[in-house]
Amino acid sequence: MPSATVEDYIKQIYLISDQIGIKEVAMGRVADALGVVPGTATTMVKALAAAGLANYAPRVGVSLTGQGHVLALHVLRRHRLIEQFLVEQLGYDWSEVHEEAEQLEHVISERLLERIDKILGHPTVDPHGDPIPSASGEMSESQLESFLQCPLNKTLRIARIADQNPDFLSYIARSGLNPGASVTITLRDSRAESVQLLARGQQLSMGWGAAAKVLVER
Amino acid sequence: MPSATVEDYIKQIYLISDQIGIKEVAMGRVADALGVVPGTATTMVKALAAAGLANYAPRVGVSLTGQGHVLALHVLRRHRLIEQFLVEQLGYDWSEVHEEAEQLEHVISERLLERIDKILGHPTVDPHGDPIPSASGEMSESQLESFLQCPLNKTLRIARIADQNPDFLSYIARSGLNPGASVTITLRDSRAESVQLLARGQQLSMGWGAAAKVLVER
DNA sequence: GTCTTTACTTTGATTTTGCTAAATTATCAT
DNA sequence: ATGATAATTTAGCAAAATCAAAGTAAAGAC
Repeated sequence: MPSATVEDYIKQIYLISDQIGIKEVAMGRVADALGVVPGTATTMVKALAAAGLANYAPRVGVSLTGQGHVLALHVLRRHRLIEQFLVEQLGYDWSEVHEEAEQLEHVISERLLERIDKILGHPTVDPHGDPIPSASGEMSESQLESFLQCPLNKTLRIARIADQNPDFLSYIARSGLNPGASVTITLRDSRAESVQLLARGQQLSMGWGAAAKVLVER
Repeated sequence: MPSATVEDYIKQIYLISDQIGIKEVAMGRVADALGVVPGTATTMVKALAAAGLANYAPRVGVSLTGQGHVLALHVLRRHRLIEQFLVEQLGYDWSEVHEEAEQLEHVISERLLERIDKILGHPTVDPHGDPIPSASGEMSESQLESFLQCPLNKTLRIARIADQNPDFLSYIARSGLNPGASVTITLRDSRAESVQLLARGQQLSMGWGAAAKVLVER
């Protein structure tokens, strides 16, 4: 059985690769995501490669093997189902479940996981709007638009917040931009890299970076 | 923060000491309980002593310090609340929750624990009838009698099964001797070390060892 | 009272995961 | 090209938790 550390590495490699849309992930990014020094990441990734979970090319980066990919989806499934459970059944706020899930995902049994899945009615997204892989490893890949691409002056529904940073999430929550809420983008200024929007009757403005992390659907 | 291993050692030392009613626990018992070779237990217990959690006397045994005692009760609280939660909210059978709780007890946050405690209505015993220490470390110490001490031919209520062995628990569950069920002891033969009893209308017989682990109240 | 058995301790090695610091390679501006 | 800067790898070390095997002490057998 893979250790919690191995699972974390595999999960982060998957997430980074997915986020930047490139298969090969640079070691620096891996080290950053795991909060370790680069040398540690190199050592660990070599071990992952030796275990058949990843392909490692020195000075190029790391990518997941088929086996690694399967593991990543399993870990993600655990993480996201737990998040959903904490919100739905334990009264947690959606913006504060990440840390708890981060711990639980490594020790929860398959059996408990499936029981939670059933109780929640087999949800397909977690409280942040992140898709939950099925037990067999499929994931609904809907194409959402971010605040940077979506049309102006239309009422849209927040579908997903693509970030786990507690600070950012609590800002989003306080601004009433939870998944499910309605927004209208009123203005986008590419020179100022700024977006103006209307949510809960309030006028807000966000920078490019933050705006890119909020995904909507019509 | 103590590691999962440290918590396990402290918990086992507490349980053994409680069970045999002696403060000093022999190293062999510790090693057995944790499933490690004796040398490992010696090393670990020395580390516990160095951390101020236990007192260690070579070739005599180990006992908990005040600090160790507090930690033991915290771990036990987590373990037993989780067991109760799994049974009450997740539909687990009381005889099969131990393993899962064994893992979860080391990673659950104080916050989640208190939320579970609240949802369950601050229970004082877990599904096996084991008492749950309060957040401040108090534990209701009711004096129950085992099948070996209780009066004959009276209807008694099963209060607690003082064992975690899955085999034994599932035998108990199949025999209808769950905590809360009713029984009558019909005969006790000390030469044969055997107890005859009536539960769910069925006649059963148990040996001394097994009978000692079933605790009842009137 | 010696001897043997049993319980326990010590020692040295291993695995996993991390670190620091030095060495290497790549990149980019001049 | 060349030299500076940044990213990456290598090498050596450390802590936690384990084991195997050898040594030691205590307890009971005769």
